[in-house]
Amino acid sequence: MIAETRASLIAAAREAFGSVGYADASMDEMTAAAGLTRGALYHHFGDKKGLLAAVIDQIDAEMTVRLRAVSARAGDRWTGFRDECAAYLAMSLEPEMQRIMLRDGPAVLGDPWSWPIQNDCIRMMARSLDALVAEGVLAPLDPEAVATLIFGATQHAAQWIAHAPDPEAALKSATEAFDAMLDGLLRKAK
Amino acid sequence: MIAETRASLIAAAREAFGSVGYADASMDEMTAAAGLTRGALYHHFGDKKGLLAAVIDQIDAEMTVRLRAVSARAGDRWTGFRDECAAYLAMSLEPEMQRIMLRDGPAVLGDPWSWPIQNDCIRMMARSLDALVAEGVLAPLDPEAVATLIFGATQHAAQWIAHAPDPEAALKSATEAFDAMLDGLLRKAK
DNA sequence: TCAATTAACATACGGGGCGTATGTGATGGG
DNA sequence: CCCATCACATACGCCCCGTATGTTAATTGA
Repeated sequence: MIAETRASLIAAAREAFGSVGYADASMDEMTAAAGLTRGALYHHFGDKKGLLAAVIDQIDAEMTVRLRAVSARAGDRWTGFRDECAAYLAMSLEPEMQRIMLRDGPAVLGDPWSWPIQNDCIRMMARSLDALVAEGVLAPLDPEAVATLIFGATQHAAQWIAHAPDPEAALKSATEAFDAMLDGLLRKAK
Repeated sequence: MIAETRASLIAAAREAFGSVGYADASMDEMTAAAGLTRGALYHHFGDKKGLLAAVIDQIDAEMTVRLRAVSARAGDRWTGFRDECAAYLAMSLEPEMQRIMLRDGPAVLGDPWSWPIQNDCIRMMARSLDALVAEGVLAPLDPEAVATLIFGATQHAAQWIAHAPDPEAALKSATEAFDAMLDGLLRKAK
């Protein structure tokens, strides 16, 4: 079962990268923890970066599923979009997400826009924004630009919240400010 | 002149980190380019991370000076703040800034909030926001939270713009969307 | 059915880089 | 005049990555 070994390698790597970080994760120890050797790693993923890419792929796929479920639960599209943002912020608070997706991923693999992945997430939100602009709910802005701003603000805020002395209060104030900024995107009633 | 050697090491490291990135920058080559050996590096900065921290410190100081000049040139405080944001975005477009400050820095040194540095920049903008809230120009929000959101959106947008097929157009649409989001922060006239 | 090729790993090897321990010359103080 | 400290250079060991090579099992083809 080759899918089995791939999955166990990804799982072990995800644990290692998420805890000690990419640079300090030894591939010898990691493969040993998976009951394998480095030979399996280089056979399946090419190199250490390839393994990180596979881990990121898996995490992104999981996030997309979760976000899709959130938006599907909402009544109208606008509240669905805001729920997605809130869910994305909540996911960004997890240490594994911060370490792998927000810090090590861009540093090792380059900007997320050069990845084939992560577009799953951002493109999904861009499509929602596209529809919102078409419906006249949002002001006529470039949906991709808006999605980029929102993602950046959310990711940055998540790291700030996670390291704040009072994360609860920080989450509250960040959410308030975030809602205010989103309001600026709405089409203004003349 | 020990300050001289420190400065030359920082300059060489800044060049190396900015071009090939932190992980691929060899300290042997880098110190040789500065006409020194690794002995000088470990004597002055402790380790490779310490050198990166010194480089970041220098860049942050330069940015703070530039931002201060921009805000001082403006008439009122609100336009001064928006000019600061625009200037910060422009600086974030530089490859050195993206590589060192936005990608490698957080990955190697951890979240910028755990640094003693970079607070120079964010705290300056947070103080401006604080005054704007006090004057009633902005809605009553947590200035630090707002500053975090703005920084994140700006940094993320800068990386998107830099890698966009048409950077000019991307900068334009990002600026429009950014202005709309900032408008949401203004106190609403009842 | 049997040989040959390929896949899926394990093992062995070499190179490079980081951190540290040690050495050296210059400088300053008693 | 001697010694201690600073500012580096040199030397050493360790770890880690990537690759080349070996081994076993499965699959193909005649």
